[in-house]
Amino acid sequence: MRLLPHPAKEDIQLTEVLRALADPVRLEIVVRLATLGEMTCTAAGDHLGVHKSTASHHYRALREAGVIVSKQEGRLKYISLRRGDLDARFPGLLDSVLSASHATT
Amino acid sequence: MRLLPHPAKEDIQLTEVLRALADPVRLEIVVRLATLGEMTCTAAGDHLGVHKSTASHHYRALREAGVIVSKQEGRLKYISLRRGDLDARFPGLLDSVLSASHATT
DNA sequence: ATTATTGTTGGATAGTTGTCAAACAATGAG
DNA sequence: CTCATTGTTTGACAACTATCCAACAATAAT
Repeated sequence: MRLLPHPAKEDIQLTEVLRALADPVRLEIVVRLATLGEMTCTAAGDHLGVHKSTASHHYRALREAGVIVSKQEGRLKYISLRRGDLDARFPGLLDSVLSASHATT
Repeated sequence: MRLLPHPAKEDIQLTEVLRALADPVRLEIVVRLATLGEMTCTAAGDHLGVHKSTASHHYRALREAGVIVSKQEGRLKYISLRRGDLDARFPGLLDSVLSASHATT
């Protein structure tokens, strides 16, 4: 079980988080993780309409921004939201983005 | 007194708002507007470290995303946050971003 | 009318980004 | 060992972006 490099909680930058969330594909990934919890990269990227290498690129963007964390377990890699860290550093931000992402009208 | 084109409230898109806020210069402009209220472009762009044409480019980005609105009055152009529209469409989002922008540590 | 102020637009440029395809690496299964 | 699965990396490419400078447009002041 290995963790991949990601910023420490106190090093998470607001503009980088916003940038990470400002892409429709990445936002959808985040919504899925928020709804379904930890999941493999394949599950997270399913039916996303992008090539798996593109999805992988987005996982890295999210991880480097501090939005998700990934841990390798055998052949699978599980990714999950850094809810606690994000809520501690930017209270309410993730929640408002998630609830905003459900606004249809 | 002319208003410049900007999206209707219901047409404001989350990812575009996030993208607009995900730039340090634009975020600083938004923080200023939130703190000081309506102001001229010159005042908003003062001590920002970028050329006035660059600031103008950022005003357009913010306006087209639905974050600010600008109205021309004579020789001056006043810009202001669309707080009401943003709060109605994405409750809590702007507030959490603004309070997050004050997080130093 | 001439000049100064305010802000936008267009061009140029360097850097970034989202995407796919192909190749690769690591691991588990037969 | 050989093969299938999972995900990353690299290269290529087109699109976009942030920036500056110079020129322009609109308006107000002298």
